[in-house]
Amino acid sequence: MYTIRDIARLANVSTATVSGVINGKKTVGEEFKRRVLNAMEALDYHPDQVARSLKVRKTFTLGMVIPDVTNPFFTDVMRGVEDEARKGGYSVIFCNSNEDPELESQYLSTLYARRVDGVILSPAGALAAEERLLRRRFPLVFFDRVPPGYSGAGVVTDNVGASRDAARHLINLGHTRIAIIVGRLDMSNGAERLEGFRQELLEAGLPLPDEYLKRGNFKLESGYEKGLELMRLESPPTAVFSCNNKMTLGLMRALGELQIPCPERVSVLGFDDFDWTSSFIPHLTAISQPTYEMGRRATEILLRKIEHDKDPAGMVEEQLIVLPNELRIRDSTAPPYPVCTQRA
Amino acid sequence: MYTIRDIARLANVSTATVSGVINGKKTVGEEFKRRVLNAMEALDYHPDQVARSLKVRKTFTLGMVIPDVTNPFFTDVMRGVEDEARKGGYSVIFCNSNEDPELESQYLSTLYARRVDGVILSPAGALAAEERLLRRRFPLVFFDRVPPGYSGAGVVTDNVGASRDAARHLINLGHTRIAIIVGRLDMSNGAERLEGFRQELLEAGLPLPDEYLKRGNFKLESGYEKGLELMRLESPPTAVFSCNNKMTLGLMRALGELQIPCPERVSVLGFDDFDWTSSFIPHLTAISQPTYEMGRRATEILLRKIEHDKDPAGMVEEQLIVLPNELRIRDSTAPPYPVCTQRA
DNA sequence: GTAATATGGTTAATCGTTTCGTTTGAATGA
DNA sequence: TCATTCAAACGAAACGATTAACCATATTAC
Repeated sequence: MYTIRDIARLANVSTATVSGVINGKKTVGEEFKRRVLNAMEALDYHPDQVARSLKVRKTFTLGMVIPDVTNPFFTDVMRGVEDEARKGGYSVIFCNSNEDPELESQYLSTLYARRVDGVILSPAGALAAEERLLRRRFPLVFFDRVPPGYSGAGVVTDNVGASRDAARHLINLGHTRIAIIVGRLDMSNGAERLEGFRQELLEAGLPLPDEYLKRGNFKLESGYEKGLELMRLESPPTAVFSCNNKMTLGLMRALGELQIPCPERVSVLGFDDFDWTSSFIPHLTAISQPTYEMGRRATEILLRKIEHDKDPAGMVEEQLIVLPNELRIRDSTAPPYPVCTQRA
Repeated sequence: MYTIRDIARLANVSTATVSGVINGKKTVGEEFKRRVLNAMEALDYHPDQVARSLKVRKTFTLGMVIPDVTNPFFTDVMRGVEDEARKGGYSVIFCNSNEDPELESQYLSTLYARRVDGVILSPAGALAAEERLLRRRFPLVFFDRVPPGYSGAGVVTDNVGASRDAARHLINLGHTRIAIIVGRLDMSNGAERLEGFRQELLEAGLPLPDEYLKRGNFKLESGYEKGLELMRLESPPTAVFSCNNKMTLGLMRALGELQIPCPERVSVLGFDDFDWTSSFIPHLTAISQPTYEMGRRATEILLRKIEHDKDPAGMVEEQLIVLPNELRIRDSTAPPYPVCTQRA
């Protein structure tokens, strides 16, 4: 493993000169530059970024903490983050908190200890750990969800609007017995999705009885369980709105097991669109979020925060960006089946 | 941002003592330890891992390069890698090469420059970049696929065996016109899946005509296109074996568009199982790979390589580990429909 | 009583860069 | 001709940790 000194010796120049040509900073003469480049080539030299980071107090590394890598929503966001980060010369350390606040907090600590330049975060819990970072004025950008009461940089989508669209679509189809499987309500996204849904039902004068409001946790199993519970009610809903993709999958599995055809007997509308929805039957009606763009924007903001960090103006980008969603109507929603409605 | 010297000063001890209590190395007296801990607490001090890395020549960071983050196969492997890495105190920098050898090579360079302690890799191209690393005796473990002619550490699955199982299953159902959509043949996994399939057909005395052998590239679009091509043949196959999950999704989409019911008119068997297969119709018959375990094992081996790196015995783990797969029979495969077979 | 040995602490060099301040030597000006 | 300027290269001090080499004091062995 060669060092800058080896190069300097071989090229018969000082280390400062070598550093100069590596970073293209100082003006260094043609002759010297050539000698240095030759030496680097000869020894297959790659500057040690660790040493460099220590000196310049910058690692060109970002941290990203997400609650679930196996959720395509998050991997799509990851792509956006990675692409944008790479453009800026940054690498990304990904951490999977598995919706566990404890683990998330641990990850944030190690990211901080590793002196990443900033963190992109979809939090799994109340912001104990995040608060510590924020207090240190550490560059942090939230995405997808923010803790209640949080005001600061972040990129989310219009959950309320999208949920209203979803509810309206079901109402317009003629449904009156509409259930919802919500996610974690202690996070903005979960709460807002319920909020929008509720508003729309209220405006339409439709009830939302307690037994039609099921609390899941964004995981597949909860969608499955709540789905079973819903469809086993003596008066089951004719439409179900599921608040994220994993729970939708659980719901579909429940319907399959109970042999309840969708959309004939029950309409399903899910938050989050994904690749495979149009490969299987039924093709899901879903709310599509701009995932890649969300990752890209969050990174963009983070990098700007990092850059402006040094300049005293600072605090440029502390607002929350809200991106629009889109309702994609496909085959899993249909008018309620009259016979079925009377059943009971 | 406080340094070890600040702590030393505040606690009225030397930096060596502080370092001692941080790392639990040296024996340091109760009184001193208390003072140090208090000082650390008071200043909310977090040792700088960058400086530490420079000194101890170890970053406790791994690199992982995968061809496609949006493929659940890889994200499941990621979970295994991350869990195992965390257990050992390592963080992971994830890179998405997008099946692009150029990008992969670039990522490997920056990982090397950042002095990660080792890399886990599912290669996207012939091993130009990897070779350079290997020559430097850099700890490297492959998974899922290895370049042709590679002999070294890696974890793969029994592709030949699984493909034989797949083919046999279709043959036993009575199919004689069986097509295959293969992936990249320049990688071990793609080549072996074709190989096993071919062997089994050969033993059963069945032909594999050229028009039933379609070359995809592991991406959804290729599965879609090849699927359309296959089913538009004047004599279409009655069963299709698709060599990875994304292509299977493409194939299913093609069938949906052509309104060809599965499994009534065509059986589909795919490599790679994933969560959602059992949430939609048809429930896919698929080969399930031990993804999480693959990630775990690969990391285990890598960490062992890293540890043993220093000791001169070295070269402990250079063999390829082959994990077994499992054929999960569900609803997308069935005996060929006689009428359909005669059609043409 | 003195040497040997723990025990528990300090000092200072070091890891591989960057960068500030300085030196060198050639070019310019009066 | 001799000061003055300027570009280009150099030397050495950081960055924040670890750790080898040392040193003081107390305990033990004989």
